[in-house]
Amino acid sequence: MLSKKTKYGLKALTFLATQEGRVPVQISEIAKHENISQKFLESILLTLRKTGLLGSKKGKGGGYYLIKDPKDIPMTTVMRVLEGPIAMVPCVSLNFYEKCADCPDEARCSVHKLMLQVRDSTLDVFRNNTLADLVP
Amino acid sequence: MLSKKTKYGLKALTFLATQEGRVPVQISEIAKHENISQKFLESILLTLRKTGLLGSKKGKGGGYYLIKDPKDIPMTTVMRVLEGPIAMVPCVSLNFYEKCADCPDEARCSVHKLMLQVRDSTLDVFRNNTLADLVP
DNA sequence: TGCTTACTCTATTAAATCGATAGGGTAATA
DNA sequence: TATTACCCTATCGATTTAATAGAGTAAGCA
Repeated sequence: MLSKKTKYGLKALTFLATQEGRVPVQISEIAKHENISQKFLESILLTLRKTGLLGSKKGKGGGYYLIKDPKDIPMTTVMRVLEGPIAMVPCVSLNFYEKCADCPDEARCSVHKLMLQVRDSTLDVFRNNTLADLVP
Repeated sequence: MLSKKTKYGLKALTFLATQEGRVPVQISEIAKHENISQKFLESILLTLRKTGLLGSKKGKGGGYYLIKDPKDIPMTTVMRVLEGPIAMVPCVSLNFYEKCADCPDEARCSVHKLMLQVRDSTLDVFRNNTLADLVP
């Protein structure tokens, strides 16, 4: 299941992508427009800023804005920042690999075999979509 | 993230698929062979039986066994029984559809647009795999 | 300078889910 | 008829999620 964090983050990013130029948008405006709890959104935008996807400006007329062009922001990046691993199992994850404690032989594991295919096809989707593709 | 329930269920089903004929296999044997908590596995096998994927036999020499041929068991069925919805968001789910409370227009929702693609590609994988394909 | 605005950060909390465990009940078979 | 092994309910601790509260800080403007 997609977390609300990711859902809200995607909506916020999409909203920022529709803005003209790099004009900072206040958290309150984004929250209102997308029906998101403002405080919760605050923490999400913070992580997006720390990862380098967003910039922020303090004080009057401040807010958040996109740093890069939407078409230069692949969904793989966004999803990994917001949702974490794309794979459903750590043992097939590219960026968050971990060996299963209970599984003696990865190559012969049925779960591994299946989830590898799922990861690849999901990755395909995210690689073929940038933030620009999400804008209506 | 894939739940342990699904992971264990898949392993158990795969193990049963390697057995010759319809000989019942004891829970304890499956649990031991796949490194699964026996009690937890019990509840998983129970749901698989209730869904019609497995049959069981009580008393001495009893256990669980596959009802159908592994190649007639599509992964879509197994995954929906064990993990629930295949879609990451209810609003793009085929079997568990639900409208998002916060989203005014599905057709114009960026999350919807992206997750629809993910659902389709994941579904493709599950449709192209049967239990027989998971057996090493 | 001083005031306002709006981002920044920490802490807390309620609810839900997950994985696991315990213990007894019941049906089938040798 | 005793044993085996499935069947069912209840509980529990740990973790995660989503949301909230509140105080702190930097930037802009009069």
